[in-house]
Amino acid sequence: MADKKAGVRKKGLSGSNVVVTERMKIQNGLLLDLPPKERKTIASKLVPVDLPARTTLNQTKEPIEFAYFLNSGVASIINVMSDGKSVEVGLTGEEGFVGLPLIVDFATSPTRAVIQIAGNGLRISARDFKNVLRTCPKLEKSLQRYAQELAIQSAQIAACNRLHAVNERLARWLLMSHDRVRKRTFNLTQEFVAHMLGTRRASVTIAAGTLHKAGLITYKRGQVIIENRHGLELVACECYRAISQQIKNWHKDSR
Amino acid sequence: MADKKAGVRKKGLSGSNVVVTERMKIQNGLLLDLPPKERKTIASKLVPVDLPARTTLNQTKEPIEFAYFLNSGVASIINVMSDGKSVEVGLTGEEGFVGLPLIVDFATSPTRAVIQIAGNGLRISARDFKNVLRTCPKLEKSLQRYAQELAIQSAQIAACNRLHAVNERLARWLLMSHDRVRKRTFNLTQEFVAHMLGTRRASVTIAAGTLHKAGLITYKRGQVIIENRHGLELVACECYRAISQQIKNWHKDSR
DNA sequence: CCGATATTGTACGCCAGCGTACCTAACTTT
DNA sequence: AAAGTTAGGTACGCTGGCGTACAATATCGG
Repeated sequence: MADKKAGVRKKGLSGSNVVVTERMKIQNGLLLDLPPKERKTIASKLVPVDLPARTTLNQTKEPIEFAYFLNSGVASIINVMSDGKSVEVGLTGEEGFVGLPLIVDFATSPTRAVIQIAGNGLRISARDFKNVLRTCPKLEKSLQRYAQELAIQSAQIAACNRLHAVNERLARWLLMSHDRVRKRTFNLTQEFVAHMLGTRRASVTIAAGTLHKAGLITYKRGQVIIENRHGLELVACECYRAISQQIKNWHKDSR
Repeated sequence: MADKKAGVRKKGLSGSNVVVTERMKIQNGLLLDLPPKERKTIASKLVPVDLPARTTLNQTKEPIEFAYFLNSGVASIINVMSDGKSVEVGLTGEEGFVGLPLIVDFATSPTRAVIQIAGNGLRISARDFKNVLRTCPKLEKSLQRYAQELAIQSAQIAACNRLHAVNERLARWLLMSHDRVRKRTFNLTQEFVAHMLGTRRASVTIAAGTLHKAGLITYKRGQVIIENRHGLELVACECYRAISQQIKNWHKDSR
């Protein structure tokens, strides 16, 4: 499954704030699912990149330069208001893709994509991507399906943000992140979480304190540890289950 | 542009809570944009339906029976929680389409679509729709593009629901509806609006009162009149402009 | 090792919106 | 015309979360 060619370092092609690494396996679900022929086609254009926390994958309203397939880590799709407040509208990891507007030939994105939890992935220029897409029907189909999944996620988060309390939302968010990093321990600051949940940093501190007292998590300076996943699921609002279940159902739907 | 065949009444084919009408012009933007050949293909399967307020176009988590192209009126895509609370996550009218999961072969929808402001439209069975789609590449492309538009709308509404006050959101909602019905006067109750905004009916009464005092709208028993559209735009949060502008930009992007 | 910086804990006043309940007014049905 | 139903106005106590500010640690750079 490892892709050897993609590991070759291409000099001078590294981006502004990301580092091209040597040798990298493909772990991204969408890429792994491709028929070998399509995977070979796109692999020749993919460039492995390291994705430290806070890397911006694409900026609001600016032309999308690259599309990304994450191998690990978590990226958040966020909506930023003119006064600086922001809310997350989608979360993606090794199961997904960043750059959806490109699949319908839109040049810009109204949302910003940021790495929330460090990892790595494979990127492709917008131009190359469009060309590749033309010859990869299966890839196109997968991406369209993923776009629907993310839209649903976004719809559920929309409702959740309106109707549920901070600690329920925090629990949901931690679970969704945990599903994607698959490690008990991961790095993130309360400030960042606050931006995701569209709330004050102080509110996150309080909610995190509540979860901590219940023995569900440990928080220590830019690092959370999930202590009791099951307990978190009980605290989280129904939205967490709604999102994960819906996705499961759909995968069943489509064979 | 009118389609004559579609106007023929088909006995016994009317749905549970909708009425098949005679003669109907196509006003739906997506259908009008089709090349004649594709329009003819799909027209033979389209059935005109009358859509009174509160008609449910599809139910949460149940199989989608029909897809809809609205000619007039407004439909809301809403997310309903287990405790009965609900929030709108998308708004569509004669520019759009209801039944998006079908375009990627998903059988059910996690959201509910309801007619918010009465109108009429054209519907097609899920089965016919899938067949038609296979032979109509331009239709498929348009729908995929529309899916992206709606996803963006949903993302913006997600943020809006979290960050903005009730009267700002009410103003936004009225503007979005007004854009789609294109009449100064339209029918809807405060109770319904409350479900859309994910708030109490009493809060809507208060917000509506504020807008009324400012001379922007008139409210009277299930009917609103937009008195001063420009004023409403000033009261509405930035989300209204964000949504409409983004859509404009994209239409420019893609020629 | 020390100062600078980043991260978290906590406190305080404030208010928008919640949950709820009740009243009135306008339509509908009989 | 009376009774019933639906929609809108209003009131009241309550509280979660806001805005803000400041203190207490932990980490980093020199």
